Amino acid sequence: MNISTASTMCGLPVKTVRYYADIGLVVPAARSAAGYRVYDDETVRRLVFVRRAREFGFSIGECRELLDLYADRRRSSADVKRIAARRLQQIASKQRELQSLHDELAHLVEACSGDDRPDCPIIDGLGRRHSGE
Amino acid sequence: MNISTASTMCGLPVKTVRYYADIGLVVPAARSAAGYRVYDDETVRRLVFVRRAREFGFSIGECRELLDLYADRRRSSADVKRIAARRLQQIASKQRELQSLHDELAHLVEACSGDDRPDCPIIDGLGRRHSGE
DNA sequence: GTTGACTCTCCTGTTGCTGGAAACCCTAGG
DNA sequence: CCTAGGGTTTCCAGCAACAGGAGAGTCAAC
Repeated sequence: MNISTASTMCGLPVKTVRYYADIGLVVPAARSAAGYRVYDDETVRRLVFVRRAREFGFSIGECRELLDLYADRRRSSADVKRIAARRLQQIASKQRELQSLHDELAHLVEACSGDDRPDCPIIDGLGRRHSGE
Repeated sequence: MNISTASTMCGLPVKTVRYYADIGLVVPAARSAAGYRVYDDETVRRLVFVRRAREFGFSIGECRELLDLYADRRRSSADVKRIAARRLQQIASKQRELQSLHDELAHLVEACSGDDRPDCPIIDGLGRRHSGE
């Protein structure tokens, strides 16, 4: 199948599929006589796999690792788990960061009257060197 | 004062201060005869303001807006509040996204035995077209 | 045979910087 | 006065992970 069919099947934009081929992440099964990228069910499966991994926030590099493990019949699930656990840590860390950000900003927003006067705790809060206080 | 002093005072790398000058976000108060960027207390305050706003995740464009309001004596706090509230929405939305991501990935990681056998719910979960089920 | 859709490669732009190269400037020491 | 060292300038490349568009080739249908 051609790239647009593969694109539809895997749920990724054509541009992205082409990009993944360029960087050697998911290489098409073949090239037609005219140079068209040709995909088969297996390569489409790999594209879906990458799409899902990307949705989870895995980097392209991690996708490469996971893809290797995906294809490796002799893999140990521990290797996969390690990568996933690492990502889980990143997510948790980002969550904590967002939480304190949210709290602090919400605090400022609540303190702001939001009328036509210039006095504004948000502006003041941003102007201050340190965060809350 | 020269750029490195301003950099130290505002807590931003020299490169970043220079970048902000280039894009016209925080322009130095003057240039010396030799072409050196010259900063004063006011421009340093603006740099601090931007640093704080960036820490809150405001984009450069939003920083520009906020900086205008910061300098505008006739601003209405409602304008500031609107921008901050929008950003707060984005944060909350990102939090929800991360939460479901975290839950789903944690679910997979928990289900994975993490030993030397190849069977792996994580790999299986990534290979499946849709998320949970 | 000609239209129209599809595909190719290559280049640029995105966001917010960061690093490096080559050249200038400035000050302190000898 | 000269030199060595820092600091400063500009410009150019690159990061992640693509997206948009130009210009040219290809393919199937009518």
